[in-house]
Amino acid sequence: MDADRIPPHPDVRTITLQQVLDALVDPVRRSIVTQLRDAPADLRCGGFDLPVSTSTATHHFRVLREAGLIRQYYVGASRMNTLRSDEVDEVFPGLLDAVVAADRASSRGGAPV
Amino acid sequence: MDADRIPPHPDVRTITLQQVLDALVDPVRRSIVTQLRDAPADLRCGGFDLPVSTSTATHHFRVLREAGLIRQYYVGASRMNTLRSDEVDEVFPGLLDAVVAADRASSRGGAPV
DNA sequence: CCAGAACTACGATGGCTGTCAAACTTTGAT
DNA sequence: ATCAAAGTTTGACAGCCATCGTAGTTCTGG
Repeated sequence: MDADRIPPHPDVRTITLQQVLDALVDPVRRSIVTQLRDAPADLRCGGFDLPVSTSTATHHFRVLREAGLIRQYYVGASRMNTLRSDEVDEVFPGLLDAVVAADRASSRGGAPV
Repeated sequence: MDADRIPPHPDVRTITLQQVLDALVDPVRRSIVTQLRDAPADLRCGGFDLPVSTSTATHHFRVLREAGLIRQYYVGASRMNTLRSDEVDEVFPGLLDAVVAADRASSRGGAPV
């Protein structure tokens, strides 16, 4: 079954701030989160625009999953990704929103000379 | 003069999200921020309860200052610290609040079994 | 003027982690 | 059956950073 290939996801109650921040401090992972937030639907791993090799990308997806920020599931040979926005927001209200908004602010005109 | 001993502070416009997150990802530095938030007045460096040596603490204060999160000034031989909450909130609205609140939630009962 | 307090500056070190290439597994299409 | 596509896993490596001890600087109090 596909389920056997699905890696374990932490329960929302076991998510720690340290893990979440460790996950969000990396710009590549933050880019994954914002792309996921902007996307109209779930994205497969290969559907992201990332400046690293696929093996490195796999590593980043794992960190995000183990931090409880994304949920992954298989569709055929593709691994799909969803943001666990609501669950994260239950535990750390406003955190994800603030970081994503800040990331957009930094990406857009905000960046200094 | 005292002013000569005051290290440089970044303008609020040059603060980057990467620096802020790099600063907040360390638990010691996050503890400094929350202690500062809870304190009724500015605190001198030695007034914090930190699990590291003074030289390491100095390092953490410098990271926080260079990230634009705190402002430092001398009073006699003591270096005082203030949170630049309002300024940071202008650039990254809600971010500092969310992190501090999340930190408190993690510190209190939030910790899993 | 001197001793102590309060920090800072400077190496040095150890561990963590982001990165990649290569090999492997599973799925889907021909 | 075969082959390509999609990701993972493993192992190796380089760079960063939190930490400390020691030495140095500036202020305060006798």
